[in-house]
Amino acid sequence: MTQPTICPKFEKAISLLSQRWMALVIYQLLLGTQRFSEIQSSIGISGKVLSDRLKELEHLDIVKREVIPQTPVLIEYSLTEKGHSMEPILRTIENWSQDWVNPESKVSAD
Amino acid sequence: MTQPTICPKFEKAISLLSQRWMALVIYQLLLGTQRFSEIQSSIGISGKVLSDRLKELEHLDIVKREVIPQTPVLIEYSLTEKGHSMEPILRTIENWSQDWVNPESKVSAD
DNA sequence: TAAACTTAGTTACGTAAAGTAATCAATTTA
DNA sequence: TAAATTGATTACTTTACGTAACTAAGTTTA
Repeated sequence: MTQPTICPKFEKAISLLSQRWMALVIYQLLLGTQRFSEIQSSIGISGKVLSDRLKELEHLDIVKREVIPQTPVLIEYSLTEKGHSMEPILRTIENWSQDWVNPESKVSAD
Repeated sequence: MTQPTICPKFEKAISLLSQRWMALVIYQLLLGTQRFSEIQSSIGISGKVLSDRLKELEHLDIVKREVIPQTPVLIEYSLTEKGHSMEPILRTIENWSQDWVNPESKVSAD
């Protein structure tokens, strides 16, 4: 028994990044400030889930939400300092994928 | 429109790591060869999902499965070269989590 | 011989998360 | 007044996950 007990901070980071679309939303915002519909069309996420994810990212101080009172109202999303601090994670995954991922075969087992 | 189109290899890596428990299973195997029940108790995953994840990881050549014909039969799981090549990803997440994650607050929004 | 134990894995069933599409609210334009 | 636009929500369906009981094969115990 005596399982090594995984670090709670690490476990929390993993549970964040394991949520579907989470990493892609952050990755997309690394390109700069974007609006709701831009993120939506660039990664193909549904409005419902994007709304959920952005709320959680805002809550975690990873994403900043700014209302631009124009015609019609615009809402701009951008990364906070904490959000930008995640760039190495995304880059490491990006680099690994270039070396090791075969885009042909399926991810799921047959 | 003309969305930037995310790299398929990157997208596939993300969809792999976005599956629940996937990263933790690999992280656990970075410690060395382990048996089914060891992985299960160390990260608290159900037998059903662990079975699914190990099958997929084996299919993707990230995990190697070895049958030890003993009494009762033992099955050892270990990382392949491709599996070990993912270590930097896990370490980067680990490092980030130490600097930025507050283990007190919830991951999900209230 | 038969019951009980061990390890790896599966099956059935219930719950939770995600996808789809229609709709809403606010504002401007035709 | 009606249409269009942007961000967001609601109702409903589908998929993923969790729980717990169970199977299979061999071994020890009674």
